[in-house]
Amino acid sequence: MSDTRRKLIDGAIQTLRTRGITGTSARSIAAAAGVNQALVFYHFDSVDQLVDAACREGTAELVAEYRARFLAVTSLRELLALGRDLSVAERQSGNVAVLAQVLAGAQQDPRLAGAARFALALWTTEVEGVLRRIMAGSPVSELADPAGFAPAIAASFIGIELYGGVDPDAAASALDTLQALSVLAELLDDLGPVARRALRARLRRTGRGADFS
Amino acid sequence: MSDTRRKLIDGAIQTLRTRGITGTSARSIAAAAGVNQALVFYHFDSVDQLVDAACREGTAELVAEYRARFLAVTSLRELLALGRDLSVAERQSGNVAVLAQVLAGAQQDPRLAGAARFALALWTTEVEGVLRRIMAGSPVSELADPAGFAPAIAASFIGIELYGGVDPDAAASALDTLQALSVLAELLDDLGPVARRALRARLRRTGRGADFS
DNA sequence: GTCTATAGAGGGATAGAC
DNA sequence: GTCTATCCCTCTATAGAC
Repeated sequence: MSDTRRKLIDGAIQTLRTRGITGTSARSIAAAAGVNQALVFYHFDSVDQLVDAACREGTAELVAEYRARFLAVTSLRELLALGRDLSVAERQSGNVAVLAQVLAGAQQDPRLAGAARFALALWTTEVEGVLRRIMAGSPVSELADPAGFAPAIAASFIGIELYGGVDPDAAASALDTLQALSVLAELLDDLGPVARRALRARLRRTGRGADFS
Repeated sequence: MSDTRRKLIDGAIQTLRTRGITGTSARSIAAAAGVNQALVFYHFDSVDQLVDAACREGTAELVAEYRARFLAVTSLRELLALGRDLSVAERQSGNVAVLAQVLAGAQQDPRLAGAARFALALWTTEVEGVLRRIMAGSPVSELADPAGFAPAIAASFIGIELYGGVDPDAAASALDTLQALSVLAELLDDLGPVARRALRARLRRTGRGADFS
């Protein structure tokens, strides 16, 4: 893969981070990459396609970096702690912010939507794998399945990331709260069969899944 | 308040919804509002300030519309059900999407950051009031306080809203999952003193609040 | 592959007539 | 308060020299 192509991808990531989706243009990316503006079109045909590639490749690399840590997780609390570490560490490098910006742009742009869907799927798959492992045999699985739980966690972290851009204190306490609540899962495991029975009784009374209103 | 001013606010909201923060300009807003482009600057001085006003006023009106329903909530599950209703209803009118767009733009723009902070505070205050009411006396308050819980809920819903723009199915099951998990709070209330004792024992073992790693 | 130069569209903002 | 006309900027994208 050519050196210039790499520079442009990195330039796009940096520009999305520092100037947002509204400030991301062929000119601003090229300036950040230290290359000529016309090369954006030579290598990627359009700005959209460069942003698309940057989002996909940037996320793929980041997820790969964290894979070992995901594999080491053995509880919901550890998973959320990893999420918080990731959120703090990536506030510096800004890779999570990039996904948030692309996701915002994706609401009206089909090409960016594809990139955002791809990036979200990478994170969600990783989280889902962890959940599948740590929820096995836990009473928590009476309530939620990993396939629905994983996007909920991914979405929450992205929302908190955006929140952090305008109110860091509130975002920090939101992160703390999520982690504190994960103690509920451990409590359920502590209580074991007692909890499971109580849970089943309550679910019978309210009706599972469909109608919660 | 002048008729044109109102049209411009509505036009800005509609433009943010249908074209996103990247497609929102004085020209596009004026077209949506059916007024002359120069009037944006006569009434609001700049596009930024119009978007700022649209975000603040639009959110204030929406929160006011839902206030009665917030007041009627008596459990965490009902609160999340209201959130889901709101999320579904506003996907049509698009008012939540507007906040998401402004929030994305706010990451790099101090003026928009003020508007986003204001809008988020409106929602969070409402949610916090409900939590303060329904968490009173519940064992859940051993784990989380309303001031940290409220932004976590607000952020999660915004994240899910954005997720829904690229993957509606995943977003729907994320909403379902959050609601299913709220049954844990009810279980805790069912178990009463037993749960509270078990919770305290576990918190003593792990250490409260600070270090969850 | 990389550069300069530029066409052509759209954007923010203002001046000045009405 | 509202309109037209316009300035000047930035943007995407391409043509063509090197």
